[in-house]
Amino acid sequence: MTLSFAEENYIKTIYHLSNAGECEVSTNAIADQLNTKPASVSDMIKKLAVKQVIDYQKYQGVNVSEVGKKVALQIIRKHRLWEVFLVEKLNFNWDEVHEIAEQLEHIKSPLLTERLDEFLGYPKSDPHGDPIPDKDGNFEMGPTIPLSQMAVKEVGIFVTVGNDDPKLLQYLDKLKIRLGVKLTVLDKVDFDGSVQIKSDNIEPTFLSNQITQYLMIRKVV
Amino acid sequence: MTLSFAEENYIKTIYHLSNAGECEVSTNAIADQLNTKPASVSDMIKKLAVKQVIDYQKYQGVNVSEVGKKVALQIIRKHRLWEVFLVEKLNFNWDEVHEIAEQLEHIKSPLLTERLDEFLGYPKSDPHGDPIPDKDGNFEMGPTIPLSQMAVKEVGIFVTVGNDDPKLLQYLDKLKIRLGVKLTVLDKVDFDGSVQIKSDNIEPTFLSNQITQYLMIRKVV
DNA sequence: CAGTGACTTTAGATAAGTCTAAAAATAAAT
DNA sequence: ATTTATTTTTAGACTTATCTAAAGTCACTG
Repeated sequence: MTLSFAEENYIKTIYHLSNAGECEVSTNAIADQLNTKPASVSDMIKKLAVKQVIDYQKYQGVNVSEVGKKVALQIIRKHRLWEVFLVEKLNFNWDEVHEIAEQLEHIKSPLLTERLDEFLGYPKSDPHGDPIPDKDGNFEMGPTIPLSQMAVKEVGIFVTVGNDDPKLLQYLDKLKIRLGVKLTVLDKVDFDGSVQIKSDNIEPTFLSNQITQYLMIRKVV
Repeated sequence: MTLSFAEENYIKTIYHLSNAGECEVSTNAIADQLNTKPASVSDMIKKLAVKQVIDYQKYQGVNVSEVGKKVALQIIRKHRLWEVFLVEKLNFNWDEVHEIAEQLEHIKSPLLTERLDEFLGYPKSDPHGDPIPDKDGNFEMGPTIPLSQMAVKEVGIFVTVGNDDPKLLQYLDKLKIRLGVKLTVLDKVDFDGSVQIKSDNIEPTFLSNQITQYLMIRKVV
């Protein structure tokens, strides 16, 4: 089965929006994500349903099929491996790599992907902390919660940024909030979801819900 | 100016067929090279002429413009850098890299290209001996002649394969004819252009004109 | 120097991916 | 439960890149 770049992007987006196949995705949500119009999404969805990479019933939303899930995971694998390459080997900053990886993820050569994986030493996660599926599409990732949902005095490791927007990433850089740092919740404003945190190398700082919703934490007991 | 993959491939092909802008290229030649039909070439040529990347007069053949030449050299630069990456870093064989580089050459990120160049140590030539243009499109390559045009007893260094066909490359591998080897012409059959050569590590061997026309040699005095 | 043959261009069609505008279906609210 | 609002789908159109078939141009040859 040959898939165009556009088709691959739709499958990947549906996979992400469905939370890895957990729930149905709306036409509008896909259009938003891909910066296209709902009408275009309806058209493409029909094509992808014929190719059996998604499950679809008119007006009932879509989800990736078993096959589509595998396709999505391969694209995500390539995306994240290239991100590791760009940061580790070519000295890019973590906020610069997403755009380029969006292009590189469509390069078609299974051998290239495997060799790249080997060259990089089989990394388990990308520069944003997202797990890299292995060549069979398997990956593991301990349970995480957004920083916004942690309670006061709880401690956890910051393991993933749930958003690749360069502006967010640069801001985290500025605050020295890096992947792997141990954060302690000092205070919490229930009204707006903002949180005051501290860490070994970090002065106590307030973060708005706009940010804390994307900072995924693995709790430390 | 944004160029599609298809447009980039046409420009690159015209650049190559025109011998780096030396001569006019025919519609049929382009169609042959790109595995498309002459009618499609006519269509695309019109588009590229409007974009000023080629010089074109109806029925008179085409050539790259000054701008087009720069575009072509950037694509060729990327192609050859990626080939070096694949061979040097990912352990691909020289006959496996062309196809993949055909995809990678279209990745759009000037910074990526410069970082890759740096990572590879600013290589001067790709795995087939073809020179890699620098970021301004400049490259140098001593004068070379095809092995088929060398005289008996002449000696030269094999510096470039003028054809990326995996079958040819694998055959050269088998004969241990590698880039950089010093070849001596032992005998020559003017009738069919075949040549008998020897080298330090190579038994005297006959090569047909099908092959010797592609083996570019830098003469040794 | 006219005619044949090769090459090139146009004309019209197709497929992919997108759009706007309008119609249909679902969901929400009174 | 009927109206209203939102979402989704269809219908028709546009762009890019391709094709086949036909017409136009060039060049060689007799």
